[in-house]
Amino acid sequence: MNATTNPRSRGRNPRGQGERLREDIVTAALRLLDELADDQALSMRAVAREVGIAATSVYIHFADRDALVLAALEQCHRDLVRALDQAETAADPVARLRARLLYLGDWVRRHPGLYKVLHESTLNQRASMEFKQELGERTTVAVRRCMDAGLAAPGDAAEVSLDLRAAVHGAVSMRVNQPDLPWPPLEAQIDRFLIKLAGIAPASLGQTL
Amino acid sequence: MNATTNPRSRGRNPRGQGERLREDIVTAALRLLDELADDQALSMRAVAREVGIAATSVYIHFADRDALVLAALEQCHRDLVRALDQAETAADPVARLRARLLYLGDWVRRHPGLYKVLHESTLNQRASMEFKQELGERTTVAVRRCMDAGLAAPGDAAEVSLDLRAAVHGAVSMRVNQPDLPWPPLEAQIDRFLIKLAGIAPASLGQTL
DNA sequence: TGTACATCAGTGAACGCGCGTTCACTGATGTAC
DNA sequence: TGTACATCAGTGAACGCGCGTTCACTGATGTAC
Repeated sequence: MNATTNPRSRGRNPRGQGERLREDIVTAALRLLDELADDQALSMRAVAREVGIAATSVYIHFADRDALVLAALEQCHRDLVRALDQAETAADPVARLRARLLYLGDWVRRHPGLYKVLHESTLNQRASMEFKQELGERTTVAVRRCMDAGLAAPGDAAEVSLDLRAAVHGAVSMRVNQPDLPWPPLEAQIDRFLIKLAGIAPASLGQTL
Repeated sequence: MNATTNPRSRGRNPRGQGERLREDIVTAALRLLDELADDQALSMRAVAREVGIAATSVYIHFADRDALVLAALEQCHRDLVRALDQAETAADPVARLRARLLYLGDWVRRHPGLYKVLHESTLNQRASMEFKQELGERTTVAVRRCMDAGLAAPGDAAEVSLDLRAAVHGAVSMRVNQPDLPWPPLEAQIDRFLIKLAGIAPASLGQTL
């Protein structure tokens, strides 16, 4: 029941460890945001309750609600980018690009609320989230690798990447926003996008299955 | 200054015309929703202020906030479907399909808030919005017409329609949610989708330009 | 070794606000007789 | 023609709530001398 056996019962952090609370707050905010699927619905008081601290303590680390949400989304994005990089286990460029897109689809299935907050929340209009550009850039790199290896139709990698991202974004967004509709498998749809939009030979996708 | 010369100064409706208030409320709700881009941010009191009535009067026509938003979105959708049908002025099936998609893109540019509420708001999770299926079905019809005329690659019209909608949805969604980024022209992107996803000959698009 | 002081990691009470919703009501207009 | 009554189209006051945020504070721990 003490802080040693149960890390959930928050006691005061030892001197010099005040930043631990910051991490706990971000973690709690992400948990709630995934549930709420809406940045405006997140309240400072709810975050404090989730962490087990006084509402005022959140202000020690974050100036206001938008600052907290922004920090949480930046970490969420960073974690997602790292996971996507780690999903590229294969050597084959096509397999790597495909793994990225499939992992993203799977992540959205697991965290629909976070996906919505990260990409569709009105905070996007209120604050700049430049860190998000990294996600797109990595996809462009993956597309370019396919082109360079002669496995995708030659062309403008940035343009193909944009089209591919738009298509996948739309495909997952429709599923997230209308979860009760009978959607066909996302994997097959992503493969069609790879074939049609990136000009990847169906055979080279088959190898990676 | 009286009700005759200035229809904005709401007086009581004459007997038997109580439904007029309902229309005014829906219109005001749509105006606010387009501004707010978030169904949860719409308050009954703000709608009442916008119409110029007591907050309680909204309850004469709508049981609660969700009922009002749902009714507003249903009308918004109905108007959009009608406008899309009217945009199909040409006889050529490809021109008609393309006109639908371009009109949709233009509508989203003009009403980013309504687009977000209609397709991305959390009300989608709380309430069923079956009426929205009509939008997709009409696109499928337009795709099938192109296939039947031999102007699109033969195939499963429903599947091609789904891919096309996902791609366009993603393309407009990215632009709406990150309006400050330097996006390339939507029209060219939609044309690429028509060519690559629906297998329409570039030449038959050129005719419609 | 003792002790005054600074610092750190938080807390509790309180502020004013806008909100959804309920309730009893008002006042004009039509209608039965 | 008069009049009692029903109906319609709303209104005003009030309820309790959770929220963002501010403010003065507390109590443990380290540090200078």
